[in-house]
Parts: sequence; C-alpha cells; structure tokens
Amino acid sequence: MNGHCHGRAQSMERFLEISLLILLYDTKGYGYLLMEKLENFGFSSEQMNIGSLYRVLRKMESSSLVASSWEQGAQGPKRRVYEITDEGKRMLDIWIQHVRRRKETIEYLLETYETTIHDRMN
Amino acid sequence: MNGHCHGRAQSMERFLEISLLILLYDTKGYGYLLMEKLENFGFSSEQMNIGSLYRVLRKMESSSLVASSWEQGAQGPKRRVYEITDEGKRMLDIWIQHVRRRKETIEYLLETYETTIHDRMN
DNA sequence: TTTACTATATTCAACTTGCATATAGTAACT
DNA sequence: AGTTACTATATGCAAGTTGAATATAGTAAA
Repeated sequence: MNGHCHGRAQSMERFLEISLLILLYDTKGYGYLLMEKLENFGFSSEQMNIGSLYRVLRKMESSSLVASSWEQGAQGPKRRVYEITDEGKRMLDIWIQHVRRRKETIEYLLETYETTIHDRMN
Repeated sequence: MNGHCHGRAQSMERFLEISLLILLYDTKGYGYLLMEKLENFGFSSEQMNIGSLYRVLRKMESSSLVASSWEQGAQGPKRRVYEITDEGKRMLDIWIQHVRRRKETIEYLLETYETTIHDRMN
C-alpha cells in the first residue's frame, strides 16, 4: 500500500529498500550476499539484522519490485536469488527523488545547527 | 533508554528531536509555534501530525533534554513553553555527528545510483 | 450560545523493529 | 554415523513507533 505519496516517507526500511534496488540494478543477488554489500550503504552487519533483510526482500517481491528464483551455489544450501523488475526500476526512480529532497533537508539542518552554535560562541 | 549508542539510529522521531533541539537552542518555543517552524526541516504541516509533536516534546522533557513551563500568550489558552537544557545541548552535539554520517551515506547512495543508471544508458 | 480558533494531550489500531529461534543443506573432521 | 561449523532462509514475539481520531479547554467574535 506504500505508493510514492502515501505511508511513511523515509523510514529505515524505505532506505533499505532503495539500497537493495540499487544493488540489484546491476546484478542479481541473494540475501546473505546483499547483507555484505549493504555495509557501504551504512547498514553495518552489527546493527543490521539478517531477519529484517529477508523480511523486506519478501515484501518487495510481494509488491513486484523484485522477483526471485532458487539457484544452487558452489557450496551450501540453495539460494533465493533476487533480480529487479521494471516496476522496481520505476519505483527506485521515484524514491530517489525523495532521497534528494531528504539530502537537502539534512544539509539545511546541519547549516542551521552550525549557524546557531557559531552565533552562541561569539 | 536511547543513549547515543543504542536503539534505532535515525528514525523520523530522532530527526524530529534534533530539529526541535536546534529550534530551541536560540529561543524558547511552544508546540503550535514549533510546528510551523518545523516546515523548514521538511516536516510539512500536512504530513506532520501535531499529536506526535506533543508526544515527542513530553518524551524529551522526561529525558531532560528540554524543560517546560506554562506561559500566558497575548490571546488564547496558556502555552507550555519549552527551553533546551544543558543535557539537551550535549545530546544535540552527539546526534549531529550521526546526522553528518547519515549525510555521507545518502551522498554515497545517490552517487551509486547515478553511476549505475549512467552505465546502463551507454 | 454558537462558531471558530488556539493549544495541549491521549487513545487505539496498525505497523516496524530487534532479538531469538527454527529449519535445513553442505562439508570437514573423528 | 555423529558432531561441529558454516551458509542460507524464514518466522514468532515483545516492544517500540506512528497516524488518525478524538478529548479537553480557554479565548474571542458574531
């Protein structure tokens, strides 16, 4: 039910979804691997929990942002491998615009903070 | 229980708390007024709900980030007026560092997105 | 006395999250 | 064959967060 105009604008989950869509834009990926790649996006394996990752991937599949299939890796159990869909690309495009606005907001906040503190120092 | 090392790193609520501390750094303020000022920080009065604002202000008082007192305005009912505490300033200082890191993460995400999309275009 | 506005606060249902746990295949060692 | 370790996916539950609606109440003008 979370289109681009409804629901919470930018929760951690939304940020996670966006990161995953970017990672999957290039190449397919499965949970455990994506987990590692997510570190670059600020989801360190300490604070990021694997259960949430699998949950959000299933949710993204149910809303057709990604599609999955089972693949046998070199060793270990089968992997559920995800790839991005056209709908996923379309949604990423929309969500990225929100991220840009969020970036501006953060910049405004930091500037305001620095101005406020600086004025206090003098 | 949310010190600077525990709990969710940057929910909307945390972002709201930081914005409020910055607003209160300069001058005292009360709920209804702060509501308007928050627009600059990306909390538009449409999407921002006043109930959440009052809730978070009370919570911030209970954790000693702000202190409140009742004041009679020019007209209308009394206002609960908040001011920042030393503890609030200390916490803001810590949280701002998190925001800076978050800004970097967002920049990384946007750069990665643009690179990914650009590569696809050629 | 009714309507509108300012102002604060609470309730409730729905959703989100972290943590723990369950399940299970592979692989190495004994 | 049994144990341990590792890879991999998934679910259950308690606690926390949120949005929307509602409650309360003072002021002020019609």
